Amino acid sequence: MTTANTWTELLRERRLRVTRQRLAVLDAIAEHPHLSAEAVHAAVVRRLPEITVQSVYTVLHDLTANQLLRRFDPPGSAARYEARTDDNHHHAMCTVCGRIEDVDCARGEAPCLQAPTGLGMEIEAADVVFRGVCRTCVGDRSRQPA
Amino acid sequence: MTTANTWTELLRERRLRVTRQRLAVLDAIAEHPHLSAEAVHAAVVRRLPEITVQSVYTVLHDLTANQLLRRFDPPGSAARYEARTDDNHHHAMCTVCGRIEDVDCARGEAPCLQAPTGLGMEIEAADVVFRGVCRTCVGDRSRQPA
DNA sequence: GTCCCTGCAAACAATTTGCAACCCT
DNA sequence: AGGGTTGCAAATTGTTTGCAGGGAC
Repeated sequence: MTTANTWTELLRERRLRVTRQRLAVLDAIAEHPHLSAEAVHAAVVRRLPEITVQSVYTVLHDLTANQLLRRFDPPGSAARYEARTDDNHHHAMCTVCGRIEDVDCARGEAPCLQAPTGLGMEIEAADVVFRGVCRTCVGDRSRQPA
Repeated sequence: MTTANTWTELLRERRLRVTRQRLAVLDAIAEHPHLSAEAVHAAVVRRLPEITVQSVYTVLHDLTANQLLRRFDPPGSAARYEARTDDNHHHAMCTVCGRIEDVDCARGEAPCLQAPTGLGMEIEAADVVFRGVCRTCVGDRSRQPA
């Protein structure tokens, strides 16, 4: 795993201990972005059979709080996690099968939208979720979210 | 309640029966937008002491499915409901106190952002949530979500 | 009178919390 | 050795589901 060294460095930078569990979670999410907590656990138990779902939740929480992961909440389903924390990209979700794709921000700044003014609120960021139907699901609306 | 007649008409248009519970839920949300299901129940029990939280959930689900209400999921907290279904406005959320404000869409169309192309997905709409800190919470970060 | 809707209870899913044992440093 | 982390269990929150009685039409 060529990314292991990078994860180790990043963990050390944040004064976090380098554990097998954290490395496995980071590897799984780097390989398959947009995994839910359950899906992360399913991907990780193959290497660490003793890891529990609760530990995955703890790891995800700690790594998110330390900016190594980014969490986002698709409408109506469980939270997803990804390793791209450096940019301000957004997401597109297929309302039929639940698949999620990254959408690069056209303007490249955060927030990439015109930050609304006169709100009585200082805006720090904007989360954007596009909803639609992906090509595989067009013409086959009987599918269930995967 | 001057809106009662309007609600009655809208319910009849959708072939939905006009019940005290539905009118009370609609009134509560029209008066206080962005209520959660629990908050709707708390607001409604004052007039209908016998209503249960589960009935509120059912009413919210049915009215949302029939376009009388709009549901949206703020990141990390319970679903909220509002009566503005006619336009494509967005939301701004204070990350300190949890308060939510409407943000009118600058372009007035849905989706108001440049719909991304070449995605392998046909985009139908865009949900935008701005995150920030409202004026009352600036300088008092110790507050908890209300 | 018919059938949709409500009330009630139970189940369910996603996530958080408390504590002792463990292992990274 | 010491304290941050994990494993395990239980509790919590938000929401959905199944069914019998009741109210809208």
